[in-house]
Amino acid sequence: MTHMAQASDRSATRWERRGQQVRSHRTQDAILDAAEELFARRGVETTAVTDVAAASGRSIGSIYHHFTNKETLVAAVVDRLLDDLETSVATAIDPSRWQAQDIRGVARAYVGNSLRLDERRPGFKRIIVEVSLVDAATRERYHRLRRRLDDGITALLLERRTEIGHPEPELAARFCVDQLTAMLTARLDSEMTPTQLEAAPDEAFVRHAVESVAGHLRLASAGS
Amino acid sequence: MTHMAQASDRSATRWERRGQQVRSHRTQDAILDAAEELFARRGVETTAVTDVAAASGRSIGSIYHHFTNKETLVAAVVDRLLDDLETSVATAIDPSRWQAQDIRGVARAYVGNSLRLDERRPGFKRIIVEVSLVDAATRERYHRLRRRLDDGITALLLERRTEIGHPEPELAARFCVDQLTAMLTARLDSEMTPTQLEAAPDEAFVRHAVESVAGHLRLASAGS
DNA sequence: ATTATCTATAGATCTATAGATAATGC
DNA sequence: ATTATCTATAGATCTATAGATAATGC
Repeated sequence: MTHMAQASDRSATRWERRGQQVRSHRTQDAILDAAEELFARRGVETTAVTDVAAASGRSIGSIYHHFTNKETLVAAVVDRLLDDLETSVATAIDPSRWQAQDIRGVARAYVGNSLRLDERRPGFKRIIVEVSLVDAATRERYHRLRRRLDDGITALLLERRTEIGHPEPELAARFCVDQLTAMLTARLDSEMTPTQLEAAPDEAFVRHAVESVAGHLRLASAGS
Repeated sequence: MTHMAQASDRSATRWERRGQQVRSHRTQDAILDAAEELFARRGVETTAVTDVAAASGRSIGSIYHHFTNKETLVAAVVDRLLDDLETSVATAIDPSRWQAQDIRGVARAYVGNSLRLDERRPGFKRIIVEVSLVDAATRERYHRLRRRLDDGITALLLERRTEIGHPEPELAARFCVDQLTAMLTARLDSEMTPTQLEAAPDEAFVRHAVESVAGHLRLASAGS
């Protein structure tokens, strides 16, 4: 049984000491989960390693066995967050995935996915902001991802330029993506800057955002 | 001379020990200035009272003479920030100040003033956000100010409803203010979320924002 | 035999205070 | 005489390590 590769098992037969590795992996996940939750809620610098230990049900010694120091632990949490974002971005801007959709569909999917990422990883922004202040590499990786996302969405809009009634499609598309980003930033930040739509459910916000896009680009009214 | 009230002197003659008070006041200002700068750059919780002492050229003992504990010092910095915002808001929404202006003028002034406040007090948002996380009173005072500002600007727009071509002026005005807030939030946050306009100078951003307002409300084109 | 985990604690900060010294104004 | 300032330091955290104990797989 130890020599049989199981379908749902990521670990290959060539791995040795699989039990230890599984155990180790589980602990690391528990530590990272607890750390992410605490970092998001109370800040990175403000969270003590002892807090992470307590929240993950492990001891300090165990944490320092898996992570050489607090900096490494923080980096691991951040990497996991940015890996998640990277995956989201890749699917968001993949043209083949959206072939059947018109501009409204693309906008709807973009805004909806952004809201869902925030739901899956609450405090994502807070952690990235705090770490970015002291770590240039994190800041740059995040910026690259954001730019790739913006450029990708703009490209998806311009692939559908027959729908666009605006006389300068390039300019209008860029402006539009900026506006969507601004609306999303404001909504995800609404804990701090209240908006009229703040109380509205996600669904209404998405509809609102899509109509804003339609207005800017001067799409044919109604649609799908 | 001690009994003559001086025109430019806030202290009245009934005050005693004026020299000491002036000295004391100067020290408190120096401490608050240093604290605000450090809090904005490196975070509130992350800044040690010793750091504030060093940056203000005073000793720890002196700081604890003027402020009973770190919490009080933080509260004093936050109060100063919010007082400043309160003054800005009051002039921003004062109808008598904008009588000569049309909607474009009001929008231009609003956006310009917001940018200028951020320049005068860089890191304003960062400090308020961090403190708001642990202090409900600060969060609520900030929220009240933001709402008063939004409502006030909306009212200024609606006082000029003859300019508005949109069939539903109320709705359009609210939406418009939300959109401006979103654009401002995004720009002031552009260190984190890059935008197309990020590199553009303030002047261009203001023009852009005003044109966005004009478009939404369907103002007569051109204008002042 | 190796890897994972725990307990206990050294060493580095950081907050806050006590007590001495200096400046100000009666 | 009162208020402002400083130096020195106690006590509370927090990071990181050392060394003992438990689990895993040869």
